[in-house]
Amino acid sequence: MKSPDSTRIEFSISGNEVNGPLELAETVLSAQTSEPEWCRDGDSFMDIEILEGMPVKYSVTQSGGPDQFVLKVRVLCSRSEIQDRICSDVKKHLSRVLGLTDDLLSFYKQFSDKVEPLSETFSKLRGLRLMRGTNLYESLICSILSQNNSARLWNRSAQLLMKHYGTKGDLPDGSTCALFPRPGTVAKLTARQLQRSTSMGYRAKSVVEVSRLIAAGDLCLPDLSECSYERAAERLIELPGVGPKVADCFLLYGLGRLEAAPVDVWIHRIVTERYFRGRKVSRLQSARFLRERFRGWAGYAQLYLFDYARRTGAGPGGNQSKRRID
DNA sequence: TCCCAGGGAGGAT
DNA sequence: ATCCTCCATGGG
Repeated sequence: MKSPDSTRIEFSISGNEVNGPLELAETVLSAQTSEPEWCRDGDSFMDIEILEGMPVKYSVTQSGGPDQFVLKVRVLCSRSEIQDRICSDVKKHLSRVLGLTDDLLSFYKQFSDKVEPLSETFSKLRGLRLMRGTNLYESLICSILSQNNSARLWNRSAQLLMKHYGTKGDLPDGSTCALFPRPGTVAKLTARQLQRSTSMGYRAKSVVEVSRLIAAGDLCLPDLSECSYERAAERLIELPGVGPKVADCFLLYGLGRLEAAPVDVWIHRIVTERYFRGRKVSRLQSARFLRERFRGWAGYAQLYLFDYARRTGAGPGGNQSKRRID
């Protein structure tokens, strides 16, 4: 049933409202674990977000290159009388989610030394930005789902989770959308139920347990943003299904702690090869090295090294052709 | 059939 | 501390 009051709004974000270059497609498609990947329709990307207490569907399209561009934003919302406020909300939301205020040029400049291995990623990945999730619970669950899993599969599990247990939202065009479930909903499931309905495998047990902790009030994710990096990581690692890598993912993509650098097999290989000349170091040492070397840009350094390695196929196993993504 | 996917937990050294 | 194996599931 189409609401008589529904409306489509369209506005633009010009390049000079963004702090440096932007490559939207590269950013959205780089498999960051802040939240499930946005829907793609040609060169535009779509997502749904709760704003002003209702689901708002929007799509973003970039025209132009990373340095001279315009973002066209289309919004579908159900209350035309507050469309100005909605536009403002969507703009603020995009700014945060896409990291549009991050000073990328400063990042490039700071590490463009020729002996810095990171510098060779800048030309290919110019405009790649670090996405932040908007829902901490969602970010944590997605990070847990990503462990020992492919981006494609954990995204599918997340979509199934939303489909089966997500809160439903009514869109103005008459359709309903499935948002990410609340912790309390997942807390009521058995691990087996969840496992079968979402094919998330053995991770279901962790997902249920973490959801129960949150639902019971024994875990408050927003509180972690008040802690130091070390303290927050320490507390996260106590959670089932959360180790150093998943904790860093949540710290980075969920809480926006830019000093966190999740170390997976790809990053670990790059760090040992490029920064330790092949010397054996542990993953924890890799992570600490990245934090100390790149400080507040460690998360970005990790993102660029990871994406570059995957694009060029220079990953684990060293097989150049098999795993390349395009 | 085997190996791997942006790892983690539990146990044995 | 470091090293092993297993953990579900789908794709190559």
